[in-house]
This record gives sequence, C-alpha cells and structure tokens, in this order.
Amino acid sequence: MPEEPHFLIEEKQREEKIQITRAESNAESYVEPLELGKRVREIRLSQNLTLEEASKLTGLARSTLSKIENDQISPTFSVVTKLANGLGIDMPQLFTRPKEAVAATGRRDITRKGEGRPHPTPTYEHELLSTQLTSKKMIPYRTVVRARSIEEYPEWVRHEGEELLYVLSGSVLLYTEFYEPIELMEGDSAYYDCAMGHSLVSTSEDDAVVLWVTA
Amino acid sequence: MPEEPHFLIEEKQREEKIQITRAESNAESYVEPLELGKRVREIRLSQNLTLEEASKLTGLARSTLSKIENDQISPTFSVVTKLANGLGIDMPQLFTRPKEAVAATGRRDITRKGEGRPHPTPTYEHELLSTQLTSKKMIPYRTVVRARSIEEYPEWVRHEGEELLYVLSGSVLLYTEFYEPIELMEGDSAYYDCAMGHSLVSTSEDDAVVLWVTA
DNA sequence: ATAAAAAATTTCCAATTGGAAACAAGGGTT
DNA sequence: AACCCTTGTTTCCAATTGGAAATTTTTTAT
Repeated sequence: MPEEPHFLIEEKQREEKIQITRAESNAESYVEPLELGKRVREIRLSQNLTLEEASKLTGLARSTLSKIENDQISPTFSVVTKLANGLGIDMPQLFTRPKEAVAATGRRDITRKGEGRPHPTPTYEHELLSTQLTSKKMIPYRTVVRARSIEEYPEWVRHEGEELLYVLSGSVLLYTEFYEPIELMEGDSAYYDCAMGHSLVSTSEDDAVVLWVTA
Repeated sequence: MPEEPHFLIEEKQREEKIQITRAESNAESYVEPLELGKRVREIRLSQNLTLEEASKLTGLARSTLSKIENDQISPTFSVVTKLANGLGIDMPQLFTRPKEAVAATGRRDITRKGEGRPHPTPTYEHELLSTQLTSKKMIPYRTVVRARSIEEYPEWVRHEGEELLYVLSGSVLLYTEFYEPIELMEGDSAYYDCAMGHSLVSTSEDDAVVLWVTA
C-alpha cells in the first residue's frame, strides 16, 4: 500500500492552518491538487480515450498518466503542458473549477470586512476581496495606501485592463502617466486605462484606504 | 555550468514539430514552459517582492523560486498551485500570453464625490461614477439603498455580467436567487453572477450606501 | 464459466525536483 | 577599506517524479 504522497500531506496541513479563514469566508480559488486527477480523468474519458491512447497523444507513459489520475504524483509543469497539448485541453480550464456552476446556476461570493486574502507589498497592503470564484471578470481589492512623503512615490505600475479607484477614507495623490497628479479625497473616484503608468500616494496623516477594482 | 534541463530540450523538439501548425494558425494559447520563469519573475517584480518575501507568501524555498524563475526546474503542480495562491495570481493569467500592450492611448476620468450622473429609480438612487469614458469594461455606481420594510422588497433584477457590491455605510440585506438572503454590514462585499435574480434592501435605520460595479 | 485480450495499476529504479545551507554579488555605513 | 545586511544563485542530498516492465483488474469472446 503506497504511503500518502508528500504533497497531499502538505496540503492537509495547510488546509488545517487556514481552516478558520476558510470555514467562514473564503475557500481556495484554485483547484486543489487533490482534484487534478479527477479532472484529468474526466477529460480523458469524455474523449473516450484509454490510457494507452492518451499516452500516445501526450507522449507520456501510461503509468505516469495513471498515477496522475490517482493523485499519486504531482506532475511537473512540463508534464502538465504535454497533457494539455496532447488532449487539447484549454489550460485555464484545467485549473479553474468547472464553471457549469457559474454560468448556469450562478454563484455568489461573500467576503466579510477584513476577511479577504491579505496580499501585502512594500507599497500597498492589498486585500483580495473575492476569493471563491475563479475566472472573474473583475478583481476587487481593498487597499491600504501607506502614508509617506511625496518624494518617495512608488514606481509606475502598468498592466492590462482598466481600473476603478474609489477612495474609502483619507486622501491620495493619483499619479498617472500623461496627466498631472491629482488629489482624491474620500468619496472621489477615478477610472483609467491600466496601460498608463499609475501609482498612488497617501496625502493624509494616516494611511488612506481605497477600493480598487481591475477588469 | 548546468546542463540544459531535459524538459527544455524536449520542448524544443516539440516546438519544431508543430511549427507549421503554429505559424499558420493563430493559436498560441499557452505559455511555453520556456516562458514560465519569465512570467513568474515579471509577476513577482510587478508586486515589488523579493524572493524572500515571495518565499514567505508561498511557503516555497528561496532557492526553489530562483530556480523556477531561471527555468532550471519544472515545478510540480502542487508548487505551481502554491505559487499562484501565494502571489494572488489568477491561474489562467499565468498560462495565457499577455496581450500586446495596448497602445498607450490611456485615458482617465475623475469623478468628485457627489458629482456623478444621477440615475434615480423607484428602488435605488444610482449615481454613475465615471461619466466621461464610454465603452468601459466596468460600470461603477454609488447607490443609495432606501430604508424600507423588508416585506416590500424589490423584485429580482437579472441581467448580463458580474457584479461587485461593497457596502460603504449602513447595512443591507442581499437577496439572491438560489441562496438565502444575507445581511452585509459596512465593509462587507459580495461578488455574484448577475444572471441570478438579485436585489438589495436596507436594514439600517437610515439609507444604506453601496458601491456597485458591473462588468 | 473460462480463456484471451484490453485496460489500468503497481513495482522498480534512474533521473529530477525542492529545501537547507553555502556561496556570490551588490548596497550601505562606519 | 572592512563590515554588515540584503538579494539572488548554486551546491548538495534526501525525497519525489516518470518510464519500462511486471502485475492485477476488467472486459470481451467463446
């Protein structure tokens, strides 16, 4: 009888560690490794493939596929890639929960005050607000902008998408490329293209708090 | 000097094999393992994290992260999962190519407190927060939910897209189809599929105010 | 039923992963 | 310069992965 694989054990420990957080509010965003095997098997069977055929398609050994499907090993990234390519799987689909739930049934995800997933950086203290649903169109953060002198403003950030900024408390200075910096007070909001460099600085005595939604 | 890792060599062969398919077809869904390291590093740096900090967030060793970023190992699935969870990465984002940076035609749109475009309905007092930019991905409202008895709750609303709800002040009762009503207090938030019928009722003495973002 | 064939699992072992610790490469300070 | 501190890379080795082949289980045919 095979011992419990290490990564399963690790997962269990981790699970216990964050159980409180989870029990009440947020579950994990991503498929647990525990579920990877099940997903792969579903997909293979849905294509009426045997392990042998899947093996030929992916270039992986039968035994390897078997072990993956039975959660006996944690496949390496390159193996997962071969799997996805060989079986014509959309990678993201492999990692997100089957979304029949989202599309048809509809789902909702409640996050209590202060119970989002913390996500600190040297500059900002992000708190991810919705952690249960994957493949969301928007990513909402409640962010604490630390009070600091204007000189040491953080570097531009630049990325895909659009962003909505709403000042919950305090006041901030919004730097955006191509524009003059502008001060935003509590209740003010801004909407901008993230392709522009942008950054935030608190201008209040205390830290400022903003809601930041990215699409 | 480290030898070229096995999986890189394999990948190169694969790449050649499917080159024709690729050149013609648009495909390009996935990041080549060759790029995984680069992507991870990009993401880490974009959050201004050091390897040490990322290590704490993910529970992975500094050395492991370093090797991943330098494409010296092919991380196992469980490691990739920890990476994504720790850094708050949306998994799919990790595997899809960043679209070409949008030409920096960026724009921004500031809305001062109370200066949005009013949009009253019998049930809610919406205030459209970003009025200058058209064809946005998100539509943000600051909405006053009138205090009223629970009996006369408004009818379901049901439409396309997803919605983020953040309670700015007061408390509300969120009704959503398929779920029990849930009370949200100041600072709480909810994310849901708008295809579900949904409606809001204030449970505080005074009117409640929420931020409502639709995508 | 029983045998034969097909499919899936397990064993064995070489090759690879991942963590601890040693090592390098800056940055600042005295 | 000598020192300390931080960040990132490399080395070493125990633990794990992944493939070939043996074994078991399931299916099909007789």
